[in-house]
Amino acid sequence: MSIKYAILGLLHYKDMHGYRIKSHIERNFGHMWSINFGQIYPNLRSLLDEGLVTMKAVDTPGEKGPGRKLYSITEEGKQAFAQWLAAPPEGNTILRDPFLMRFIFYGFGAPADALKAIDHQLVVYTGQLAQRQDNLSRWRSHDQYVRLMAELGVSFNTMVIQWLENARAEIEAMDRTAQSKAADGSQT
Amino acid sequence: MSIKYAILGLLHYKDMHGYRIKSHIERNFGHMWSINFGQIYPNLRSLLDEGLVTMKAVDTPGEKGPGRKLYSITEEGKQAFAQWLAAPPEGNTILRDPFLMRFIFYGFGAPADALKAIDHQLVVYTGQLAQRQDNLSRWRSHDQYVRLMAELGVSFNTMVIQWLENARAEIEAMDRTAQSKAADGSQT
DNA sequence: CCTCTCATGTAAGACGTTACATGATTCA
DNA sequence: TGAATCATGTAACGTCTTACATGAGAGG
Repeated sequence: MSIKYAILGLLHYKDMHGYRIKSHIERNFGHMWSINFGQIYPNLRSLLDEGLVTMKAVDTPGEKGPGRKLYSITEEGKQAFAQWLAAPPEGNTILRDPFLMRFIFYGFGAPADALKAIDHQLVVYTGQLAQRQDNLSRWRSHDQYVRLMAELGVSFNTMVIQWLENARAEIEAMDRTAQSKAADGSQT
Repeated sequence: MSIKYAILGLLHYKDMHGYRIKSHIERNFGHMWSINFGQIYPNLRSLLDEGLVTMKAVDTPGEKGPGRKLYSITEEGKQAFAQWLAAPPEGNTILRDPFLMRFIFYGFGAPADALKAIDHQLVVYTGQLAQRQDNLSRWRSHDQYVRLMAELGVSFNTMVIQWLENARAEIEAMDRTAQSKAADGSQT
């Protein structure tokens, strides 16, 4: 449901068409949320039906593909958005992630598999961190809230990387201890 | 889909019935994932159909409610679980959170509303941090991976609280500057 | 010529949440 | 007596993802 309001929020900046909304979200917040056409077009449709946006077909013959449909926010849309914004956000953050889901159970597998998965996550998060830091510098002088949000992204990645490195070291140490104990046992 | 494997993972520790699985997940990982009966019972059913678990009805007359159904993991279940565990986890973490979704757009509302929301989040995260620290101390000597996961929970909350406090201070400062500028303007 | 990007949209299915229905026991 | 906890399950609904269908222009 909040995707509707996210669209209304973006339309405060300027009029946009569906495709632009998606690439805008991906470019700016894509590291935090994902969105797809299956959500955007039906939502735009229902926003239109509810009178929260208006649409104007723009047929520029020189352009590629089908004619764009420019959406603008209406007064009612702004009101509905303001109401949503002032309302207390319900529900809290949950870190739902396929890696973390597996992580809990790595004790049932070989430590080597766990280390491999951790290394892979390190590559992913390191790359993402670079991208987020880049984004942050682009937004230096922009909207305060958008910048703060970008800072959260950087903090999050930094924190996770630290945690992964520490976990890696701990698991390796534990593995070595287990191996030397096994060697001890076979010696006596 | 991963809930199935989470159930198989838990059944490695001991045989459990549906209700216990839910309370176990809530107690131990509930701050990270939520689960409900609408997911557990159908998943147990399909695990049973696939032969990954077996079920034994336990009718203890002295107990309350309907007879429990104890589920055990089978050899095939263990194999399927091991395969899942060794497979590379696809998809990456996304922080999807109603508060953060609103946060980006707080620039369109009154700073006072933003501060109120931040204060509320601070209360929530502070309470959660205490709970997570408590959990962590309970798991001190337990499974290494479960403990590391708990440490991630604590790190996450600590990081978010720091970020919220910083954001709060920045927004207040910006608000004061804007107000004094407005006062300046009315003076001249 | 073939692939990529731009641009719109639909349909099917996987996944998740909420609410409901049932029923016994324990505790205030 | 009434609420809470234990215990099972289903149905309806909502959301999210994936895949498909269409089509034009740009660039290698």
